[in-house]
Amino acid sequence: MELTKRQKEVLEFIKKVQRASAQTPSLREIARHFGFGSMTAAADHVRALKRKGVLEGSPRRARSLKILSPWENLRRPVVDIPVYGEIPAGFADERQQEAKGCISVDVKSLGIGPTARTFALQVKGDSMIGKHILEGDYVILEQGSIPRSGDVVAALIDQESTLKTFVLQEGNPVLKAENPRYPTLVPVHELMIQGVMVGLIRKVE
Amino acid sequence: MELTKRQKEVLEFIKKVQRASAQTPSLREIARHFGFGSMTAAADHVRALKRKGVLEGSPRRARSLKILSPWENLRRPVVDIPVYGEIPAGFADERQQEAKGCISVDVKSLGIGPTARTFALQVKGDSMIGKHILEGDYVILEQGSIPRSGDVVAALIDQESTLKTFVLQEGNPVLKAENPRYPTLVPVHELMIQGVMVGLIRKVE
DNA sequence: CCATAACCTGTTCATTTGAACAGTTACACG
DNA sequence: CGTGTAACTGTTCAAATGAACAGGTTATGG
Repeated sequence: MELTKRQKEVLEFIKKVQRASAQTPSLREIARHFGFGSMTAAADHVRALKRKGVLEGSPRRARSLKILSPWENLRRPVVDIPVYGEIPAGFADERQQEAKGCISVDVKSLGIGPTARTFALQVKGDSMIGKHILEGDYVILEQGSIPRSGDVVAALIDQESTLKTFVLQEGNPVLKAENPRYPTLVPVHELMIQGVMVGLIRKVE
Repeated sequence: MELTKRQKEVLEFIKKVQRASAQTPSLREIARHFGFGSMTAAADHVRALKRKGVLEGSPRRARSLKILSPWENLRRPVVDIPVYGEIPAGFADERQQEAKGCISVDVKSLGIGPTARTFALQVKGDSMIGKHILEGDYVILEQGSIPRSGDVVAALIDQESTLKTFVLQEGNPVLKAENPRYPTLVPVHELMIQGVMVGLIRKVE
């Protein structure tokens, strides 16, 4: 069944509040927002929206409305990934200070767990062009995973975080730059690897 | 200040419930989950978490707890971008049905406005390898912007959405595939262009 | 030894909140 | 003309809920 104009407005308001505060408005708050003299008006609309299958809520439970729109149920929880300029060795838990910014992406798109230690680096230079990683790209990395041969990793070289490809060469782990102009091969010390690439975000223009 | 073990457990429980039901548990629900005989125990922990700055909540408001991620102050509003398998011509406003999924990213990372008509396509094949776009990548596009020469666009060719590079060749707009194996040049009909690429999201592995 | 904090029990109280009841107005439809 | 439905007003009620009060135990550090 189609939603009426008013019902769409109410639904939009609920969505808006949920995004702004991560909380559903109460019936009285809905009524106040639309200037209703009575909260029954809001309750009527919510009941209609429930009947039409776009809202869901546990009975007698405060602020329990949940949007079931075909779009909304595709949503995944969003994680905040800190973007570092460079990563000093050690990588303590509390490093908010050094964060240059923050990227928010839904978990599913990158296939990362909310508990994982995930961070991002903005790529400088074109040393990873062979892996189709460009200057300015944000590379999402996970700390602690074990790199497989061919994985892109962030490594600490000369006090600076650099992206390299992790390769097993005749059984020995080495780091390789993905650019013919920098054919550097570096032997791996365990502690140098700060994270393994799990995703990438590129902004064009 | 550091969180105690118990406080971490309570925080984890709140996170878990929020992920599962998109709703904060009430104090009594927290108490019940941990087997507390009194809800004051839960209230104490919540108060401690608030004091330590990881939780926030409006007073006297039901289920209003909100987790403050350390990067909270860096967060930007998140937009939901529908992912289409293919885009039929016309591109009506209400196309949620066709959406295959949904990507949520913060506005800032991609530099897109919340009002813009943005959508995503998952790349099939390696026809855009020359622009460092790989198979499986999600390309974020904006409908309605005017492409400049060199921009990547989604075009409708043979009833299917395809990614091409938009090029002005001797003054005439043509679409070019970025792969030597497909050197196709197609003259541009205005209506064929469905969106201009503004970003890219790649999931590794 | 004493202060402090974490962690808990048990209870009461004022608000918040969803739900229900009793109506009203306007409008589309047969 | 009646009938139904959307969209309201105004009010009452009981359950849900956060907050506060009055303690009790244990550990930690000065």
